[in-house]
Amino acid sequence: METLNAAELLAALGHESRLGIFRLLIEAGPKGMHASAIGELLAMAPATLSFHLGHLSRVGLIQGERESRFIHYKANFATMDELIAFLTRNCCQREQCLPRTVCCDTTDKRRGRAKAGEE
Amino acid sequence: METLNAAELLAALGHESRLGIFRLLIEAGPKGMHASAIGELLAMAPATLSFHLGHLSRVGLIQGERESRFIHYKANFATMDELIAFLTRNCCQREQCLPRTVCCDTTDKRRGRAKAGEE
DNA sequence: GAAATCATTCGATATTATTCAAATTATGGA
DNA sequence: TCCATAATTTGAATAATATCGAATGATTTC
Repeated sequence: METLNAAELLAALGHESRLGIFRLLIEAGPKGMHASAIGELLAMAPATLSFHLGHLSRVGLIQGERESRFIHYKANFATMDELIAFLTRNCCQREQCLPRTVCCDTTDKRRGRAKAGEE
Repeated sequence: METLNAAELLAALGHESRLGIFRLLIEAGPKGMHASAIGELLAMAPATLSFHLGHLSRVGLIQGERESRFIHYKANFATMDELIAFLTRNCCQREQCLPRTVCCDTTDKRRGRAKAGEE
């Protein structure tokens, strides 16, 4: 991933509403969510929601698929993985950061979801 | 880290110039860099550079310290670590992403810096 | 203290993002 | 076909960001 592309993804997530949408879709997993369900949960006007969904789609962080009258959105895990990989590769300089603490410790944490002492 | 705070950090990095500055400071390691050196490398006008350095400082991604006539900036590794931890915890949903590939594989990659097949 | 250097702040401008009501498109059912 | 529902697009107002020349503040050197 190049810097320009990474900046686009970061900017897309760098807005409270969009980050909220994205987290919701991550929570929802591969089954995704209808746009209206997102809008209701986050109390967003339809037009505003569409604007942000469009932004997230354009950069490839989510994707929507029509399903009868609804549009089903789901997070694009691969894109997010690439972004994290980019940050991990470019955020650290050998021993100056804590790669193991952050990187290899998280799988268990994630599986357990919010153990003691987190956040 | 909360969503609002994470969004702030992501937005700060979600600009090509600022991401470029940050990567440069990561490369520079804990010894950091003078503002003028950054400006020269990235071909930025002093006022523009100050604007972006101010933004990155405000959110805690970098910090500057006066050193005679110069101001020495360095990346704040801890903040970046927290951000990556936030994304890692909130970007994945159990087996749907590739935690090991991204997370535990990168330490070696990082130490080797850009082996074959990367990026 | 004056001049030189490094960096920030100010000010003005240009550009881009955000919001949302209203209109439009798409689909399913009576 | 007509109506209801889901979502997007349009359009227009507002707000936030980005850029950079010029002025200012800080510090060193002569």
